[in-house]
Amino acid sequence: MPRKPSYDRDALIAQARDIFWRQGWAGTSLKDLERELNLKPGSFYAAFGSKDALYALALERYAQDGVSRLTAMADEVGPLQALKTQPQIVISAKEMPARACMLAKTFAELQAKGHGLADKAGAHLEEMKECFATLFRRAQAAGEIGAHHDPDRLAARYQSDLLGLRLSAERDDVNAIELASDIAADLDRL
Amino acid sequence: MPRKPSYDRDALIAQARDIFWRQGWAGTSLKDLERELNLKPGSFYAAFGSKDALYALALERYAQDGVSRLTAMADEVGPLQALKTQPQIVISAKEMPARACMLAKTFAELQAKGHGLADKAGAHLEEMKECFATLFRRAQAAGEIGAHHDPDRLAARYQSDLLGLRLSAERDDVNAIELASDIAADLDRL
DNA sequence: TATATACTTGAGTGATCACTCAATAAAGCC
DNA sequence: GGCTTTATTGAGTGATCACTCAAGTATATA
Repeated sequence: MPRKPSYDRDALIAQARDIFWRQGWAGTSLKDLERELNLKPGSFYAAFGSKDALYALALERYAQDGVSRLTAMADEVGPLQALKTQPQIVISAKEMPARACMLAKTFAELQAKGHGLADKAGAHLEEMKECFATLFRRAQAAGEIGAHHDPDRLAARYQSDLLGLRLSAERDDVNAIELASDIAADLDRL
Repeated sequence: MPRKPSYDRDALIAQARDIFWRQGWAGTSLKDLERELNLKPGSFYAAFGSKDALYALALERYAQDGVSRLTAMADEVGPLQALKTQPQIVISAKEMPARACMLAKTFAELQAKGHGLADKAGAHLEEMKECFATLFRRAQAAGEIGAHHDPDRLAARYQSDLLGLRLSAERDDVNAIELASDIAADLDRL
């Protein structure tokens, strides 16, 4: 009896993620979303409930994709090589809506106001950090990295470096490729 | 014949800087500013012209203070020691409105929209980077750092590390003190 | 084909946005 | 004290914000 929606919900979430990623939370109006997603207000609210709810879905999608891409690469080339390759990957993709991390941008924009989305972004950042820590642990188990290092501390530093790199890569006056290779080179000294 | 304003313009700019720094551009409304600065709309616009004009003044003040504090410290303890101390300074100040860099936050928030304030923030970031480069050059001249390093490249990496650190320091799950000392420790290996 | 059940549409909601301006108050100079 | 000049005030501007909802439309089942 029912009628099927004419849109692909998953595709809309991915599209919304790209818009939010580029423009931020306050920088994206409902008008923007309605225009880009080709959705009238009624359909939008029927599908997602609110701007914040869609933003939360976009954040989740972003974080899931990030973790799964990294772990897939680690399974292919090994944990250390994956960590060394990641910096150049995150800055090179020309098709990406922004170089800076969406989780970091969301956290920075909304944390001061106590917005719930900042907490969600922070939790996803923590997941990512744990993902890095797991790779460092696997690299240690494989003998690629000295066992005397604290993998959680390495992960925190590595994530911080990546966040700095990705923000710097948005600038015209920074050579992001040099920066990425310097970060990767540090991993060889562990 | 004229009447003097009842407020201290410089103090108002500093106060506005703190609010913008914490809440961002879109996150700060005229109502917020009027309430915190204790200024009615008419006085506000007579004094500053627009929200963006005040934001630009706040950015300038922020950047000037940053450069002068760092160079003052370098004159006191030497360039390398200043660079090594800076990380713990930027995360430790409890009286600061935010740990993350205001220039970075502004740039990240407004760059995608092509807002002029993003360009200003980017220019100030470049000034800061040049300030770091000068200190690295002075450290090399003093024999504190190997002469084979490119000071501009060191500065770019150092600034990126600081931006990552300061963003990470806003999070509850990151040990910013460890992070800061790890960044400082890297400078000893140059 | 008839009907039930959703999806689609777009004008419209009150709230808030950055900002304006005419009226009023206060200070310096005569 | 009177006059000039500027600061202060706060109600009000149109625009945009996120969001609503009743009416219309399309589709899967019976």
